[in-house]
Amino acid sequence: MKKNKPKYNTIIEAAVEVIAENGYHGSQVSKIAKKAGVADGTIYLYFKNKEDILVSVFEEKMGQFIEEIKAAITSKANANEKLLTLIEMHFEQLAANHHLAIVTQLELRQSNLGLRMQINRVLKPYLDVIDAVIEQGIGEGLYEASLNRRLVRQMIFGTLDEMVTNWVMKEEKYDLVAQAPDVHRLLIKALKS
Amino acid sequence: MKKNKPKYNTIIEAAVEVIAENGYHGSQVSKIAKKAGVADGTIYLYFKNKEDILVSVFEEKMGQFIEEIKAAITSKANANEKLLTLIEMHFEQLAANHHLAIVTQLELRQSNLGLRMQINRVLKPYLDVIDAVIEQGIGEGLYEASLNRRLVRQMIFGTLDEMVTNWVMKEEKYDLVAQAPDVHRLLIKALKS
Amino acid sequence: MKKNKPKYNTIIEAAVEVIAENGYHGSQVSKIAKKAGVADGTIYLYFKNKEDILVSVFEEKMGQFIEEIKAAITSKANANEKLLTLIEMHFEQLAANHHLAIVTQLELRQSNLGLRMQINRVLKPYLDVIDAVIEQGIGEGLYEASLNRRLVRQMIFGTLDEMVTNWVMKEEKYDLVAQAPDVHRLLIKALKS
Amino acid sequence: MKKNKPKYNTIIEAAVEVIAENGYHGSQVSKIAKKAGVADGTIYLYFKNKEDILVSVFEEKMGQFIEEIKAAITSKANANEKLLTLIEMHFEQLAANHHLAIVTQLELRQSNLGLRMQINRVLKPYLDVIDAVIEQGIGEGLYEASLNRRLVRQMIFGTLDEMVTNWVMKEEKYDLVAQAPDVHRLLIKALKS
DNA sequence: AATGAATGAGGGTTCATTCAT
DNA sequence: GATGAATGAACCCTCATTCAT
Repeated sequence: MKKNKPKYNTIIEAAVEVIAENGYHGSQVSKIAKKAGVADGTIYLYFKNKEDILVSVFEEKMGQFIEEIKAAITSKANANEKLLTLIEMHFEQLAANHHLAIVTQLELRQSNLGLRMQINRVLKPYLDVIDAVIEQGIGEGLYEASLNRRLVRQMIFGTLDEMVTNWVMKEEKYDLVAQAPDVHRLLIKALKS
Repeated sequence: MKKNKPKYNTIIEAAVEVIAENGYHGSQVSKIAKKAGVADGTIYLYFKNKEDILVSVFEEKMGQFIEEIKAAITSKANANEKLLTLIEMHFEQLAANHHLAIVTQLELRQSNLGLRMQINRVLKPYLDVIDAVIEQGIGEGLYEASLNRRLVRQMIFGTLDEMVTNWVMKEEKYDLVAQAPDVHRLLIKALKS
Repeated sequence: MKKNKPKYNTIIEAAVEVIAENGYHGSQVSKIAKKAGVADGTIYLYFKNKEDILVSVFEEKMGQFIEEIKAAITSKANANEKLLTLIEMHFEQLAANHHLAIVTQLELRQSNLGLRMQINRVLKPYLDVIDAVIEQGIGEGLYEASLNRRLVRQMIFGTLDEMVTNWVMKEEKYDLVAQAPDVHRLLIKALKS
Repeated sequence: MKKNKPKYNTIIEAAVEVIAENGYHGSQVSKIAKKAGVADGTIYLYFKNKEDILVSVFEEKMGQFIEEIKAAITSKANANEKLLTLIEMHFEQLAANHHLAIVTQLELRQSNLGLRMQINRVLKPYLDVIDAVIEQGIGEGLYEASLNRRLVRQMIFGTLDEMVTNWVMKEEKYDLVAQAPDVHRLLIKALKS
């Protein structure tokens, strides 16, 4: 709606930086406004309230995140390759964006339940992408037809998410992207028919 | 130390209930005191501050949680059976304790980084149990010797945690424990040599 | 800086009244805000914290107090006349402002050491004025050249301060200003060469 | 009354130390009890409340302080010598007892008005001693008969008190006792007939 | 007499949100 | 649209005092 207004994006970017630098609880609206170079009140012309800023941050950033992954896997031949690409892209994007990794893995999880519900809503399209890969793999005869789809999706997402969170909390001391082939091998072994 | 004082446990139990009912941010110290039937100030005879209550809740409850699992798997014959029992116990204990499930899966994650670090410390013994099972499985020739241990541990814990969290957020509408065999089958297939 | 903002002065005046009426420890920030006709939070737009209000009260009031005395003595012919005027002005200003007398002589002294240090800093210019009068008197040959300046200053200030404090604690039952000539005579007799 | 009970004095001494070390506001009843080696509740067998401890501290210590001065001046020949001794003793006693100096000059002044009134009551005998010296001096023809007694007493006490307070706040960096002859000379010059 | 666990009232400060300009 | 001064609700913790033992 207001998303082509330039200040909307300015505020979103400011929010990511402020949250990454100050943590969830250290991110006052006034700090975000200052970083964005607008008055406190201006924030409320573009966002309903503080929670709306945070949801929007997640929407925008996860939207791009998911789009990148979607785009990257379309060209891949089969489910296995798609899954590898998905894993690589998942790791690469977060490894490439330190602020975003901190915000999505640590800071935004400190939010209340209402916000968490909305975050889950934003995450839904990503889970759908995973579901589609699984379904395709089964269709291709690569994965067992009897797989419990939800369970598999939770395993894949749960594993990747746990890996990234551990990596962020270990202060990104090791190479996350390098682990993509290993985890890919482990996962497709679990799935293969 | 203070742990055999009856009020210590009274307050811990009250805290679990209050947090489950009111959420992390809605749990004022005075509310916990009231539920525990003590004066506000009494809380501070047993806990350093509010955060200390929360860490202690997690320590006590996760301590029991882990002990139960440890005890249950010692009698099991091999790594596969131990893993199944671990999964079952993990699900059963949280399914049996609605309040605890909400507190551990949702509310305590809303805490700040300092508290999260302490929570990780408490979780460490559980991760050690998982590691031991993996190592035993490799020793028994059940699992590939070449497995990246950390990665496997993250897959197992990440999967279980994601499953429980989803189940709690779906308001525990389906049978979590019934999924133990499925997820066990999936995981050992990934690990088997 | 913020001193020409009207609310700054409104709060200062409210603080003097509230402290005089309720005592130092009975002067909650909310009480000062109410008397000033502003919200509690507004106080913190103009003052760093509660102590800052108190220091500022003293700064503003003592600043005026000292300026009045300075202005009054410039026109006086010699050190003796200056000293008389200083004593008269000291007494007159406090006698004329019941609230201020209570606040400076009784309430602000109940503050902690940090605040007391800052109060001393504010008082410094007054002590400098006294020093200048002494020095001038010596220059004019009125006072002994061998006087220990610090000691004389402490005698003058200590005497006046003790007199005012006694008068305030005796509920201002007698005429303070009327004692100026007597104390002046006593002091210059001690100093005269 | 309870003053010959050994714990009474133990608590008084503990209170002086605790106040000197921790400041007025850092001196909790429990801290005094701990230093005295008694239980918190025991304090209330000997003192009505916290204020009563502080008043008693002042009573006991000032009582001794005044007795020492009284004893020392009886043997002196005339008012001038008595005044010198009084000044010397005043300075010596506080210089010799670092804790007491801090407590009487700085910490106890941070108390509320009620306590300050009681402190004044305790101080009364000292002021009476000063009055007696003045009166004797006038009787001996040393001091002017026309002196305003209260004013002179306020000058003497105000000067000494201001000197000691300044010296304590300057962290006792210089020799207070050495100034006794100077201040004595200044004061008797003001008084002499 | 002595203990010390328990009590519970009280207040400075933050910060999301509003609204007059 | 943009501003930013003003608002005021909300809460953790301390500590003097009590009283059952």
